[in-house]
Amino acid sequence: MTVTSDVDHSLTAADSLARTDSGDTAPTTMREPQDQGEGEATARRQRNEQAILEAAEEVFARYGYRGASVQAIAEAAGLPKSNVLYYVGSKRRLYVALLERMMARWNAMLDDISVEDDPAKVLEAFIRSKMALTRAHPQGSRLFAAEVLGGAPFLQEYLRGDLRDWVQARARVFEQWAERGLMDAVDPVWLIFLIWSATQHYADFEPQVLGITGREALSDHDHQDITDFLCQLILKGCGIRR
Amino acid sequence: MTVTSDVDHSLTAADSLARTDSGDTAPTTMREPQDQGEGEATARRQRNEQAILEAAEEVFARYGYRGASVQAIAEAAGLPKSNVLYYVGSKRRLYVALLERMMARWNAMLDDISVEDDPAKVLEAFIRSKMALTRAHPQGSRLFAAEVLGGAPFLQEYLRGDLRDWVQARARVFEQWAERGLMDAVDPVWLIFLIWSATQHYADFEPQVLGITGREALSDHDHQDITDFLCQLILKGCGIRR
DNA sequence: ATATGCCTTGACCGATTGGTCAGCTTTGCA
DNA sequence: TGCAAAGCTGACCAATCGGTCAAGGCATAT
Repeated sequence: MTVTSDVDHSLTAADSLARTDSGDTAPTTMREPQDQGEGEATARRQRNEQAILEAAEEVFARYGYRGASVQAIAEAAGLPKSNVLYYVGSKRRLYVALLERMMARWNAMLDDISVEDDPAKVLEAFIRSKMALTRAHPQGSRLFAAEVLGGAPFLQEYLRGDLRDWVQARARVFEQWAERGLMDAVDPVWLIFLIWSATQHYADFEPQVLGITGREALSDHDHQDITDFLCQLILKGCGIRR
Repeated sequence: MTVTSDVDHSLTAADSLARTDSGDTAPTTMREPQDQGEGEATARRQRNEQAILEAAEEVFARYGYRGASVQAIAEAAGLPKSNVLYYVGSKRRLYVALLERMMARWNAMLDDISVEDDPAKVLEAFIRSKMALTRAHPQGSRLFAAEVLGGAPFLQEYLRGDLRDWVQARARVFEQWAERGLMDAVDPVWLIFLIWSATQHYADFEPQVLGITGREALSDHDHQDITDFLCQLILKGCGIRR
């Protein structure tokens, strides 16, 4: 790419999530895999980047932003601390990149609906896709939980913006369904929160779930079982026939 | 120093929660308010202790155990760091005391049930008491969430012990209710997790809830509203007539 | 008043924090 | 083969971490 106007950086975009800080000089740029020059170096770069992201997601999720140390991330990634910082620029930047990746996954799940759709199908698809997301990215789910638990300093804008709009739009459809007698007249926002919390639970509170059920891990069958349970109970609970 | 046996400390019991560590010498115990000598000093002691516990619960909940600093707790409590450590002995001890306080609150909520009880009443009481706990102690709820999110290093024993037994006992009753046709044959453990997650959500994810609903805080009316919603949906969802 | 202990706190400790940098090795293109 | 650029990392920095300690402040019982 020819002379990008702005020094690109970080694994994806710059910290667009964070409010603009006076500081944050770091001009280091990390270009794309260099056209098609499939060098040995670029391969290792990709390997290292992925190792860092994976390690960082785990450490940030477990200890929170403040509690996580670059040293711990570096050790988990099997790299020297200096090398990690060479790749990611700063701890803050790495954290924001991870949040953005997780919100992108989340957004990919948020398709629109209309009043004409079948409530049973829509709600069931909603529950199943949310469960699948939690299953596929438990560390990301925990990272999100830790961020919100800490007051959502980086995500507040997103919560009050895009996500809020999406929820309100869905809520209106739910209300119209209720008017048409397709479901009970429950508060649609509380319903959405119920689904989010129930699905999120199996990632965020995994130690509790495992401790109480006496399992070492949740199998695919367990997950399928839980998903079916949630679909059944919630649909029936808000009076949706299927 | 006059060789006092050992300077007592700690707010309540010692770290009984934590696995016995080779280290952790401090055997201190802080005696009760000293007979009835209601001195001015003991009053301030109580004031300080409460300020510390309150501040610590907030800071630990927000930043997690590692992310929280004694300095931050001290500032929130309006005391010098040295004074905080004089009262609590160590960061670890303070954290454990808070966890124990929260688990005691939790246990106070866990009454036993029998097959003869009315499923509707029991389940509704369960949901309402859990919501009330979350409402009364949101910081404690978040502290618990942060602990579990971090792998529950201090609570694992409790989760695999007392709490597990309690859940299993309830689960058996639920199954018997199902056999008698008093409710659907849903998996009782998943049902308990659903209730826990749905109620916990309004403390742990408060910033998300507020951001999306556009509120500054949840009013008592909101809480009543949510509680009623959960009771209605969950009872109906698992086929309990009321 | 004098003595007795708890209470309070600034100074200080070694360890760890996020981050920088100089200097080295490796890579890819000519 | 040569060479510029990129990758890599040990040494180092100021700041902060949890915790200790000694010196003094203070209330109380004699």
